[in-house]
Amino acid sequence: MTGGATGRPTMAEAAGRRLIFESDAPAWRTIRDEARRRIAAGDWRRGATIPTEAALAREFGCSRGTVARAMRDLADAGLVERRKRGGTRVSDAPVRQARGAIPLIREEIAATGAAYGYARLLTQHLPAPDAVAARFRGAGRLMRVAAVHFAAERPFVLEDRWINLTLVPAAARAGFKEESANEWLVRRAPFTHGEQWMSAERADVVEARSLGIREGAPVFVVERTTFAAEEVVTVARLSYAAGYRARLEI
Amino acid sequence: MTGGATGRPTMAEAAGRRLIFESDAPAWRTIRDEARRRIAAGDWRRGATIPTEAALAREFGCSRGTVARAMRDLADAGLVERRKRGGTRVSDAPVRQARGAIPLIREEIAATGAAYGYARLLTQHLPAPDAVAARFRGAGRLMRVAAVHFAAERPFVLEDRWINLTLVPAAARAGFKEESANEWLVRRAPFTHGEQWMSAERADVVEARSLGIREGAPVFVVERTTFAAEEVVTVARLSYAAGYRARLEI
DNA sequence: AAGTGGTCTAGACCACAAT
DNA sequence: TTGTGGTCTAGACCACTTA
Repeated sequence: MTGGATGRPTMAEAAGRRLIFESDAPAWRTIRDEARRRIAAGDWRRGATIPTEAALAREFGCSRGTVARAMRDLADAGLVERRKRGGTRVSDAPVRQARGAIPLIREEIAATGAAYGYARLLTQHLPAPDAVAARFRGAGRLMRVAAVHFAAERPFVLEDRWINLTLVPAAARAGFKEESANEWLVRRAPFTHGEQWMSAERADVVEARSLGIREGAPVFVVERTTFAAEEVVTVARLSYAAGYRARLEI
Repeated sequence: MTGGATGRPTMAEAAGRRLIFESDAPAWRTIRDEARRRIAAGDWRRGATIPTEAALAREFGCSRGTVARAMRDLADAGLVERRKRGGTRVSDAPVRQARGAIPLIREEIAATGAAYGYARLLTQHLPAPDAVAARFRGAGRLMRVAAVHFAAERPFVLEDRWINLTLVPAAARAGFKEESANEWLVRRAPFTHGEQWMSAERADVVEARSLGIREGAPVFVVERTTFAAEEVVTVARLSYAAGYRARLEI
């Protein structure tokens, strides 16, 4: 009577309208996809205001909360913009979001089917160069670990990492001879958020030697900084050998 | 009595517990952040099951739906994994998600403060090479547009794009002399989803000439394919000059 | 069989911004 | 002032999975 888990039949019955909820997908997903379709088809034009949540709830024969869930999803994706009182508009020039997973390097390699290999190059407890130290916002002791990850015995990526020992003192005793710092940190030092920069650069001497490429050859560089609350946990520079591609979904 | 919009005072009162909802943030956000803190602090350990939604709702003095909203957000971020009946576990080796905006190239340049420039190189209506045509999954007519975007009169990115004219016939008459295909498509040809690959490559002859760099120099390449439903709208290859960095948030 | 998260409802109050 | 989305509640049924 009042709508079950899926709510589909009840909605349609209660609304006495044509059944648009025929799929097994949840109602909010169906509504979201229908909204996407209307935007793509031009039924709802760029910059125009679309019907209110209440109106859509009536149209689809569901409750306002279900419509809100669908619209929130579209807003998160940047397809629509919502304002209290102002209603929901189709984004004029939508700033779409791209998303991608950040897997463990070992799993990234395993996913290609290749055998995984790992070799630590060095660990250091020297003071960090200013360029690195600046990013740690005045953290205390730092340590550095450099290592190469192999795919099918060929160098895949060079990992050059600084770790905040004040925040993760156990790292000083980890060694990273068998387990990479990448993996160790993911398991032992959770972070709350981070940022990542990607660029194409000329391989320097170390990168060239580590990856078995010529100096000056293009390398795909990922610089990742992760934070626990407001403190930097680690800064990593990952230099990928030629052929590497990072994927994002839009 | 039954909880207003923010629900904060009511929750605390009703629960008769200490006030943990002191901020102005919505309750679900507060709960989410507290959960993040507990995970980071090790209160909730990797791989362990955390309290059920109902239990957390009791603890925080709110309704189950509010806890669910917070947990859904963490699950979307990959920090926890949820199973019906199995409960919610802290991800063992969480596959974190990185997200980034996909701005218009013009806006990307404007954001740096540099003056924006644009020059169309060519438009073609020749049959696409097999490598490109394959990605269009047997679409009919295609057209190609190549152009350079400038930042402060220096080449910033080379845009080499194929457009599905069957889906977007108006593109054939657009010209793209003043407005870039990038911009035109965003405004006129909405897409439902897409994918993007990023890599570091050696500049070929065209890239070198267009960007004013040496052949073989590293270029940051973005290959973006967008779809309307299941049909490909456009495939673009964006080759960025040295110094370009793409940013993602984690 | 039982307990979990997934979803939905109907109602409510609020903050915000357009009028 | 008014109407919109943002949030919250209390309750419910269901699907899934584990025990």
